[in-house]
Amino acid sequence: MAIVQAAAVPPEGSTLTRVAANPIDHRGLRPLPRRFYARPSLEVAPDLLGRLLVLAAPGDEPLVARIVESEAYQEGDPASHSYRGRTARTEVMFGPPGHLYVYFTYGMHFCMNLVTGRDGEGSAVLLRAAEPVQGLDTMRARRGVEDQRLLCSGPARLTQAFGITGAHNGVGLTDGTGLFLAPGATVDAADVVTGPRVGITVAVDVAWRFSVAGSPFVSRSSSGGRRGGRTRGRGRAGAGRR
DNA sequence: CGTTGGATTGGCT
DNA sequence: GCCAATCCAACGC
Repeated sequence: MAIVQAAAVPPEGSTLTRVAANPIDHRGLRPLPRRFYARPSLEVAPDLLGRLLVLAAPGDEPLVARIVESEAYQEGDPASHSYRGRTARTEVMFGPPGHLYVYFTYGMHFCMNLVTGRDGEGSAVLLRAAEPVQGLDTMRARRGVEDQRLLCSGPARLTQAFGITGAHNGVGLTDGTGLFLAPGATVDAADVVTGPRVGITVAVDVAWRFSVAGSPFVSRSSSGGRRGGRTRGRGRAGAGRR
């Protein structure tokens, strides 16, 4: 499978740049502009719901998935990798918005973030789950499972389905690399569920996780939360968990 | 330089 | 529900 690859900072003329020469406006999928990412992560995270994550490689059917769950991380946030300042690992997170920050965790998984905010600021949004839309065969092959719900429902599952690895760290999302976000359709505020971020041990008091109400593609370890609109939710209904 | 534990997942009890 | 898998960044000495 033709996987695009890039160094921490993709050099000009790299494989990624060459992909740009190939029109990726396949089926009306066009990249959201840089300014979309140049906002606070808390603003970008909910706005990502309903957007399309697209990975288009020349000659192959593009992979498309609708984002249904995200989490915001920002500077001064003890749960953020950027909390302890710039390091080799978090360098991309402190760079210009509109780039991919990929990190390796638990000795076996990759997670992908979209760098947000201003250049020099350490903020990003973690993509936690998406609804597979196109290229399911490729996703199934990479994931080794058939169930559509198990293809992209979880941060590490999502990266695996899309073939995202550390080699993609720093890749640009607005310069025709073949990996980008398309407008899709935004989710109504009343259908956005918020809650505490998953898997962290600090800053558990803030509701910086966002997901699409009722979507069966939201990761399971993230069930709690209330509706964005009004006091509508029943709190917990025993749903979720594994 | 040694230790600790993590923005997870999947398999087993 | 519990825990192993398996690497490495961050931190303490």
